[in-house]
Amino acid sequence: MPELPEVEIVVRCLDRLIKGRTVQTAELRRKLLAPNFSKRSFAAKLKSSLVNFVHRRGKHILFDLDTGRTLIAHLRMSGRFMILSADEADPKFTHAVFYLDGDERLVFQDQRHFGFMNIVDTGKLFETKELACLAPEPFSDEFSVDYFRDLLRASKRNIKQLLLDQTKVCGVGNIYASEAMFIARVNPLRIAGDISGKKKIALHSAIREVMNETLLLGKNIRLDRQNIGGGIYGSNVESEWRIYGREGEPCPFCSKPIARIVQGTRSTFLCSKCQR
DNA sequence: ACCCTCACCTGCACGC
DNA sequence: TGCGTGCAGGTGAGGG
Repeated sequence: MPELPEVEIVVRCLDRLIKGRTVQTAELRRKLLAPNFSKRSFAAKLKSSLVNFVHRRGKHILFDLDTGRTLIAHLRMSGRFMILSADEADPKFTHAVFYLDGDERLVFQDQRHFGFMNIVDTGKLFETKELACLAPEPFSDEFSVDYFRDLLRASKRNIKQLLLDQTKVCGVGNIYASEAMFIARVNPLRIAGDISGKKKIALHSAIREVMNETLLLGKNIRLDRQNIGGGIYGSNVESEWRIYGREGEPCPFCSKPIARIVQGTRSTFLCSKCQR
């Protein structure tokens, strides 16, 4: 269920755990996980691949392989990676298995079956369908105040749905959208172009702020091979949200009960007094 | 170009 | 206990 910071933390853990290791064989257990491949071709493409490093673009996890290929993986809502040893059984909903050197294997598990994988030539990585249209990374120089201001100015969409559009702002998901708009005191229903200049700047900085909070937590994360990077979402962070999931609780600034609305089938949480 | 709704799946928490 | 409902941190497709 991760957004960009959680994916970033998963990626750092994966990199530490499998950089320099070899995928001897790979098994695609659920065909639809990698719709571009048959089970046979998936295995063939990944056989005997050394993992140079693991990185990411947006919420996509990228395994850079020494064969000139990159394995792209997206966790969507419920995907997880774990490393298991020979005496540990596959969990329910195991959709792909990568047998490493030694007796260990990297397992991709996904209860809701929304995740997906693809294998592409590394030279054309950023031209692939998954990555070609993504907006600049939120911590890059390219994602500048000017970029953000121009983006909002040109848009007639409501700001919440604009923030979730990965081709416009990359890495923000449903939680961070609510959190950032709350910090910047922006009403989620407001047309992006109508937001004041001051609030545009505040929102730009709030997006980085909320993501950075989680990234900092990730610095001290314990490596958990059974749930790679997973310690960061779930229990401990949940209590930290300012507004997300807190319908009916008092706003921390003005005590008005926090509201929940639905935008495009997804929940948004807000304080209608503080966010005008 | 945009908005809306549905779709993909399973599991969990809730109220009756 | 069981069953129905609504919800879940993502995204794509199809129709208007």
